[in-house]
Amino acid sequence: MLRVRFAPSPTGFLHVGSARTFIQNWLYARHNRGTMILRVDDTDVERNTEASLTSIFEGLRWLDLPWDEQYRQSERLALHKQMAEAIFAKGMAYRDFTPAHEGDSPRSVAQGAWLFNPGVREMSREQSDRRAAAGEPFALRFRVPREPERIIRFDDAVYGEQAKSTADIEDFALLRSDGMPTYHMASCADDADLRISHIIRGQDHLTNTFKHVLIFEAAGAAMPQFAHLPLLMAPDGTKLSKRKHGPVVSVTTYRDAGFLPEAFVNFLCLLGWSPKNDRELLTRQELIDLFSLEGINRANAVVNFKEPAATPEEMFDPKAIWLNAEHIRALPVEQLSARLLPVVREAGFDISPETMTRITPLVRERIKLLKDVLTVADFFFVDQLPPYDPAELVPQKGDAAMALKALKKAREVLAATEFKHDPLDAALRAAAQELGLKAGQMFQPIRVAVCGRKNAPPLFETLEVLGKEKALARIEQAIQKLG
RNA sequence: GGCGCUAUCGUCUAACGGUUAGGACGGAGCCCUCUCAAGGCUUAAAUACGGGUUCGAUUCCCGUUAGCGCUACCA
Repeated sequence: MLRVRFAPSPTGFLHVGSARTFIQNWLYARHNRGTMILRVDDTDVERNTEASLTSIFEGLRWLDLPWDEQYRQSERLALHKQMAEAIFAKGMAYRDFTPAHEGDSPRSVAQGAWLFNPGVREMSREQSDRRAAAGEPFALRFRVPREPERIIRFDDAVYGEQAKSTADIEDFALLRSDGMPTYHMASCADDADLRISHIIRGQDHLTNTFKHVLIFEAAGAAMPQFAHLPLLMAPDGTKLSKRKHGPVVSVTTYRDAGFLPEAFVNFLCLLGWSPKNDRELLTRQELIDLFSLEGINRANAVVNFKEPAATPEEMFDPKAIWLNAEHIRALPVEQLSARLLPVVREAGFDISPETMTRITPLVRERIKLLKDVLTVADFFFVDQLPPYDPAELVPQKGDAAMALKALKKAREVLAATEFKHDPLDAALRAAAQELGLKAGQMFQPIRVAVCGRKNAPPLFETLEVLGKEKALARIEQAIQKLG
């Protein structure tokens, strides 16, 4: 039985990189009819926050990719300690009574690789037991085999055969001096206990994997298959960080900006993975059907957002925007309408579902983000049009007099016409001809009068949805503006 | 510093050792058209560099350079 897990640590919001890892794990599980496990890796009590946990769940819920099992590491500490003790009992770990470094440690790193604190590895078991019994705090460290050195190997599904000498692996901690397991210990203990068959995670763990292989071996656990994913980078080549790159790195930003979760999933999935058949616009089911570890790329991928984050729409990767627009257009009218309605209502407009459904076909091909409905269809939502420049009413190659002539004719014609596409089309074209105007010269003043701006959905459909009463009132107002 | 990983258009990517190096987004242009979109067509744009191996390297090997990761009692 195939089992995969996504193991976020609740130390911040849900990052797009984490979301990508989650998505690819999920797709792999679904593709193989396996089990998707969510495990909260909260062994760092210093940095964990409930707020972070809440926001991570919020992000995951929005993605709408349900998982099958859920665990929290802090509730499984006994297991982690037990496994650490078992490794210690076999003599494959030792107590280190050296006080923990205060603050940052990289200064010592600048000189050369640190492998272990001198002397402590050799401490006799008797002395170690005595000091521990006396209540002296210690960290439990893995005794990495050194003489002779060994080459640790594993086969990564993405990066291939990996090998590293134990001469380059330091005696990493299993248990902290407060008794809490470290990430390596907790993660491996849980992976073993939960019978995780495939560990699919970020490439930042590729070199950590040698330590994990050592732990699995020492614990006598079955070795899972590893698959590391290339990292997601910012356009400046550095890794994505909230502090440096702002809200574009947070999943909820995409949600709030009006992305469809299926489009967002489609986009993230394509970062570092390809179905190799030139297809990019994919439904959730197609993603499940096509996803495979073989399609995962090895080079880091950059999320091509605008660095100084210009307008909200410009700050996202253009491909993400395009995919979103495509997914929006692929949605049946009723479904799109249902997604648009809450956006419109949250903006303070009291629109009925029926009205929204009539408006939807007019905006569907004109919005890239759900929120765009507010700027594209604003004139449907209000009774009174916001002020606009009367000069806008003047058509191409025309003047104010022509606009006035067109509008007066429109007022007369529209009053007598049924507000349906075909009759409106026929009546207004006939009117234009009668006045000796080009169709555009007739339509443009009406469009501006009715929509308050030059760029808008097609005129006849717009009039039909808006209704005779509102349309005539707005034309009347436009005539006043010109007169 | 040590160790590891990576390197194809601006970005995401494709290419049994043999292709005019393909697609997509974005850009430019044209068409369609009541405006805006959508759609259609066209176009510019890449194998980091240097050595090998080979009849032939984007592809295999080595080196250089660059980027990234790990090097915590963080995850």
